[in-house]
Amino acid sequence: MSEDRIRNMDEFAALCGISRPTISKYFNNPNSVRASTRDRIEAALREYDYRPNIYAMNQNRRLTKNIGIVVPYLADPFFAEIARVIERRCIDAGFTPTLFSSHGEQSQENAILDTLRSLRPAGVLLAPLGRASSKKHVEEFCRDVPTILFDSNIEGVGAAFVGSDNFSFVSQTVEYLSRTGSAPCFFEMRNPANPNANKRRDAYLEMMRRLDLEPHLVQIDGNGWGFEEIGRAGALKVLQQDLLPTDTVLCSNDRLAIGFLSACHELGIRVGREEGCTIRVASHDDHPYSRFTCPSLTTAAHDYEAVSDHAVETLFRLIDAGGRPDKREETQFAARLIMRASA
Amino acid sequence: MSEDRIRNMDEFAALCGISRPTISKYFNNPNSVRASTRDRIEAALREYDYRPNIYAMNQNRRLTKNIGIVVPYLADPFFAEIARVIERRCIDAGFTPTLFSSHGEQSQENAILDTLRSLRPAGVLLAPLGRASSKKHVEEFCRDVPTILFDSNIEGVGAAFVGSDNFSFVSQTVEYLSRTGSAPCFFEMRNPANPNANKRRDAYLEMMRRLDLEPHLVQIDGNGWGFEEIGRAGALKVLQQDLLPTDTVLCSNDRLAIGFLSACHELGIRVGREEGCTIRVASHDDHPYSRFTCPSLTTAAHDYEAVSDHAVETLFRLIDAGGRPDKREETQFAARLIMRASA
DNA sequence: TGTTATATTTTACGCGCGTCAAAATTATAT
DNA sequence: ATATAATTTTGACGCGCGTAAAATATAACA
Repeated sequence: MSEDRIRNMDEFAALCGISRPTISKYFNNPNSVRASTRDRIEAALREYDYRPNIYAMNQNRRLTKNIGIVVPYLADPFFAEIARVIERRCIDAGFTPTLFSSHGEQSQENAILDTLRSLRPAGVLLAPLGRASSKKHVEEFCRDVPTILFDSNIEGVGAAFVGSDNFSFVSQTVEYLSRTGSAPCFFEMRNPANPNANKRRDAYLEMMRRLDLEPHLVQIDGNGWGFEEIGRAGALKVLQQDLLPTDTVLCSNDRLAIGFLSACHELGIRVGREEGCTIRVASHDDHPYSRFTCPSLTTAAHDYEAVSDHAVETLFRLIDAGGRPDKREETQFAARLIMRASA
Repeated sequence: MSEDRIRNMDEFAALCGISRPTISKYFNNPNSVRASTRDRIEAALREYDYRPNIYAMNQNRRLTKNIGIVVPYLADPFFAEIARVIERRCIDAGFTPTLFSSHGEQSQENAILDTLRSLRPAGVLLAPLGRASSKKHVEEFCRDVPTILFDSNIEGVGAAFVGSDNFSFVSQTVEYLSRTGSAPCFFEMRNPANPNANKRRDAYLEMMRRLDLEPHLVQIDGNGWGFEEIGRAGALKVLQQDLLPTDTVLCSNDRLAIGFLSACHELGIRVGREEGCTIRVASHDDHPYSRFTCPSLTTAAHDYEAVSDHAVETLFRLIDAGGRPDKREETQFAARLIMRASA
């Protein structure tokens, strides 16, 4: 191991006995050079730990190897988890992912997109804020940067959308609940931040219609991304004032349900399907904590893997195609019902 | 608004009627140019939305304006939350933070540090994996890059450490629990990943000694960062085999406690200080979900703000001082006891 | 008004690498 | 062995900006 550090690609090329342009080619795509050449470079790489200067590299490349990952709210373990999987895939494909969280604020989302634009990424995987997004800002961004939307869709924006099929989520929970007990009411925020919430409400209404059951929406107040607290406060109010039309509650998402369960416990209301329980609660998302709630939460699970994989694959294809999609595709994956103790 | 986009600083300088080096100076530090000059630049900036090329900028700057934030496990909302606060502070100070998660794996932590090194950041805020960190790797990194350790300490590594005072956490919970009921046993992982866990165990033993009470360690098996599941499995075993030496349990951290509460519910054991409850559970961290557990969790809270602020401030001072600290400081903030329903 | 300290302009060079074209070399096929 | 294709080398230029030194302009002050 030679002790004097290598300052640039010229020096490294000299040590390899290979010309600099070839080294440059190698770093751009190791498979673009002859196998024997590749071996020599990689041998030298092991001996002298040289890494090309990223800034100089990216300065003149038409496209960097960066990929931006943007989620609306990283303190939600659901997004943390999906970001982790996506990150892994990007690294394995030779890209450099960078993770951003909008923290539930439009100004942040806009700032992130501006920053990303100047990073000139090869592509971006964006889970937008939804209702709180500046559609115009996102739209303009997507015109300049190859972008795949995931989790929540914005009609016509981005090269593709990959997410979950909200109807599949709700139809399974509604069917299960009404088959095994009384039909559920639907517990949700009156003005949800996330557009999936609206789709879920519609799916609930549609399913109840199909089953010829009377729908009941229980809509609670609250703004922002503190869903647990919103759910808890809403549930306290609804339960104390005895406004619940049925003894079965289907929450729009798990975080609301976590708050709902918390309120039930506080009021001494037993939840579950065992005898002695007066209420059943189910929900959607399979939030990482949903199996640790008391009781554990019956829910409809995202196919994390499928969504992550397909989003990443779609982005890679888009990048390979030079950033221009043939046409905008929307892919939605079905849910998997997970029966636990709460319903 | 002129429609032809500005390609570089030369063009922008021409439009401003100001020389390029002055523009460069402005972007490096807006306060380093005369107020009248600054106004002219900012007026032009509003008219033509020019942004300097980051790659070209960083290529020759001795120091970039980047700050790396590394956390061990982003799916833990505790870290997501602290990262959010730190991020905000960095942006406000004119830096560009980048967030990384080691996802509980040493190989990832090492890879992140390597990546960070080549980003040549002005400074790094690192919450290391702890026991799972490669001390050598981290040490070498800290020699090259101004780094503040936070959350968990590695003796002698980095320019400073900012965290919470584990003794303050445990002393308050132990004192409270033994004053208001029977003395607690200490529920923890046998081989905790996080070094704070060891400090907490020591603090528990020391506090019990001071209060002249007999300590009981309840150590459970499990590896990795899935603390809730580890806590749940451990609690099930302990409770079913009736191995609990007291009716008061102090968990090493909230995530274990969440698992513990889940197990209690599953076994029909009522937790809390109300009558009819057979067990009390308390914990440490004030995890974002601890107020939504059933029952809500009595815990000792980190001073998030203080830790974040002080870590960031320390880093900024370090950067101003050219990266060389006078001497390594360790700062630890006291906990605040939060009494809820579980104990 | 002259003097001094501070800011800005001019000029010029360099950073580390991408990329291109033409020439030289190597590998593969016939 | 020869023709052909694929790869590498050589040499050169440019990217967009940092930065240094010297010349000039501006502001502050006596």
